[in-house]
Amino acid sequence: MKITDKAKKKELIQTRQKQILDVASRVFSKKGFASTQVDEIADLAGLGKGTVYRYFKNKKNLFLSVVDRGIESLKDLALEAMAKEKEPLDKIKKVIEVYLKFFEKQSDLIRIFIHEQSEFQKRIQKRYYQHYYEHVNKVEEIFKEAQSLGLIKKKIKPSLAIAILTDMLNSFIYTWQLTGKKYSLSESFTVITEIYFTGILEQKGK
Amino acid sequence: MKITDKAKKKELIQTRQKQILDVASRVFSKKGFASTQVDEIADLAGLGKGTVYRYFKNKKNLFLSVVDRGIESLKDLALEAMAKEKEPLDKIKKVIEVYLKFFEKQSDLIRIFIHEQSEFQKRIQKRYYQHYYEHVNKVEEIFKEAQSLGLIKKKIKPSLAIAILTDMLNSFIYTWQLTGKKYSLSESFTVITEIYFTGILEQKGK
Amino acid sequence: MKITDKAKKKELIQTRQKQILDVASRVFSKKGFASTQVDEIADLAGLGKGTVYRYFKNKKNLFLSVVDRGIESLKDLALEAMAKEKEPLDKIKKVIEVYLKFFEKQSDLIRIFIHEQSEFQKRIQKRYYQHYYEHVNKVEEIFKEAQSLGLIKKKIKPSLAIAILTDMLNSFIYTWQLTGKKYSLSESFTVITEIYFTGILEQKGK
Amino acid sequence: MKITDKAKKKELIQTRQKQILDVASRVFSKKGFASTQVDEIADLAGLGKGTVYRYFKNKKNLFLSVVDRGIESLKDLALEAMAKEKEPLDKIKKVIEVYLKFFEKQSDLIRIFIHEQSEFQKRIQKRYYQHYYEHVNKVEEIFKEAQSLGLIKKKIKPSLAIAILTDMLNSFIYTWQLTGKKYSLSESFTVITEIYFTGILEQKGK
DNA sequence: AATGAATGAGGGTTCATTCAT
DNA sequence: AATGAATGAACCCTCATTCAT
Repeated sequence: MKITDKAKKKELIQTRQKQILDVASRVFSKKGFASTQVDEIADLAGLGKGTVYRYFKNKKNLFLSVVDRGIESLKDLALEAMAKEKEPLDKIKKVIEVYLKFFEKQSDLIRIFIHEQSEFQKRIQKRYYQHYYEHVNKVEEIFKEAQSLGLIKKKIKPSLAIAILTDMLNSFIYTWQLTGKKYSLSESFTVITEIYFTGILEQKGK
Repeated sequence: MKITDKAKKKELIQTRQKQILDVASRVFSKKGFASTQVDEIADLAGLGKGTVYRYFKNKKNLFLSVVDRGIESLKDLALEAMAKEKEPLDKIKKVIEVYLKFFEKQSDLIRIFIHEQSEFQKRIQKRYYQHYYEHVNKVEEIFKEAQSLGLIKKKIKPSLAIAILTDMLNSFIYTWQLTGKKYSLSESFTVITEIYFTGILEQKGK
Repeated sequence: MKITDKAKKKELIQTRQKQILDVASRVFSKKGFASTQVDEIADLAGLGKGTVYRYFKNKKNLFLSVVDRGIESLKDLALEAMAKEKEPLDKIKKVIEVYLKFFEKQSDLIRIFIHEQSEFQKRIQKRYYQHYYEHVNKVEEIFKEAQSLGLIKKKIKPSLAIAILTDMLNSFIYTWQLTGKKYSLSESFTVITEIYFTGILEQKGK
Repeated sequence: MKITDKAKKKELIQTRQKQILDVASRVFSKKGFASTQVDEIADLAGLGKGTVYRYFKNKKNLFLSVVDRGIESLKDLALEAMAKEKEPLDKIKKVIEVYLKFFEKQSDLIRIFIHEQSEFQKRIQKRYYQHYYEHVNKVEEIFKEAQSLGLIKKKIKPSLAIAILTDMLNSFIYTWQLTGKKYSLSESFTVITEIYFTGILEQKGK
């Protein structure tokens, strides 16, 4: 019974945290950190202000939790996606797809990443790259494997190829967001992969 | 003598306004609207806080003046540039060049445009497009002229061509800004124009 | 059976109340009323916050209960001590001893009495004097008895003698507390009684 | 003219600080640190809340300023008093007098010193002793001089004699305060000095 | 005209108290 | 009966705006 109690408590904590983070993500995204009021988050979450402070130490902490959750979840999705595929090129395609889908769904997060240049930018970038580099190694392995299989041009350095891919995707997403999301991000998947793979793939046949 | 006095007064007003706007642009860009304190702007401008309020009704107003001045000045530069050239294609190239140079120099402004999603975004976009459309007609005229001269593919609608150009430039500048301004914007002028013109120009010769 | 149940229940209530009061006394003494958090008392008592509120209406009430318990218990000790002795002078000595021992042990209480000047001071003093006067009569009786036995100078008004004794003891205890409890309070018993009795006693012999 | 301006400004700052400190001293003394509201201090000082914060960083800071001002002013009075007298014994008497008069007038401060056991006690004591030791040396010199003149018993260590004097005065003042200020503190001067000097003076004559 | 002292509305945060489980 | 999650009143502090000098 005690076990059930503990489990229930843990569940409640997670429910509440998710409940708050979901709202916070939306509000921070819309208004930016400084213009967001904790009151509004609490109201929209259907909770008292004190409850928000029960689950998050303060406003700054809540904000960074939003950022962290986003980054963490992107990483998880990417790793999971790669694991599902066998062929290295398929893995890469899958990562691209996941990346686009993620930001299409979580466009709150892009705005947050873009917004907070000021005091948080450093912190956000640190977190972002920390996770980024954690799994960039895995992606590099995949590129190397593809090269040894003769699928990708051998003269291209994997790290550079990844940097280019990342920049491409980021630019694309930023622009998509800033120009008003006129089309579906994931629909652009085909175009992007085509362009990218044309550049890096070993010309097959003839 | 009274005239000289009035002129002097007017000059002083403009000097003060410029002085304040320059600082405000920098600070708003760095911290965003909400995190910027009027105190800091006054201090950096070497003026009393009251003086800032003498020249600008309130903080919001000052912020929008920064935005307006930016847009206005971009428009002026573009019109001026076009006037200098005779050939329509040269005019277009010049506009592109001015656009890149402007944001390279005024990178404060990009950040401001990117930042303030919140309450200002709508207002900013309105102002932006208001000015934009004012001179987009002139650009359209140039495209049409170039088409009638057989320089640009006739099947391309001028308005679409302009939209694409604008999107291209905007994406480019946003990305340049967000990825850390690793290269000179205006240096990219050649690449951009080459790509763009390749797409829209009537294939000469052969 | 019901009786046993009721008895048990009553016992539990008293156990709980004592448990809470002991902790509360310590915490209030250390931090003062305003800076004490009910949470801390509950934690240190090993109870839930709600339980504290089951036994005490609110924080203020709990605080006053601490004070009351202290005063009550001092009174009980004093009466008990007096009852044990036969001779009036021994009774007085015993009261002094009890007084010193009490505050030596309950130095929490001195701090509480000293601390709360504010809203509680009046209330504390009222309670204190209420109990004080209740048994001051008994002490007065003892003085009168000693006078009629020719032990204490007849020209001294008992009430004044008691006032002086009380002031002396209080000063002594306050100072002892405020200067850092450098010595044992009860060890000073001999000195204090010697001084006091030298002043009030009828000079025996010669 | 600029000089006058600066002087005026400095004067204003000092006026305001005194104005606030006077009220703060009263309120902190009555309610203790935690129960005091900055709002109340501002109201009683006839100022806006913001103004209080213009002159003192925060509540804690204001509180410690009250304490510091008190200690500083006591020290100044003591030094000044000593300087006025020629004879060493007169100097000592003067210090005692000043000490009693000071706390009689500033009884707010005693309460503050007595009150805040908690977080501030250490800080207060540090400040207090810091200043105390600064001028205790001067007092020691006076004792030594009196000894070399054959006025004070040579076997008494000056530092001990001072410690005893301080404890005596403090006890006296505490008790006076805590038992309700029934008499005038400075009136007790004669009694105190008599007792003290009887103990330390070389027995003159016979 | 320029200043910056004064203000108080507004927002972050704490914590006594309640109440569903 | 016991708990501690939830709440919001209350309080500290900031900063846009005003206004007397």
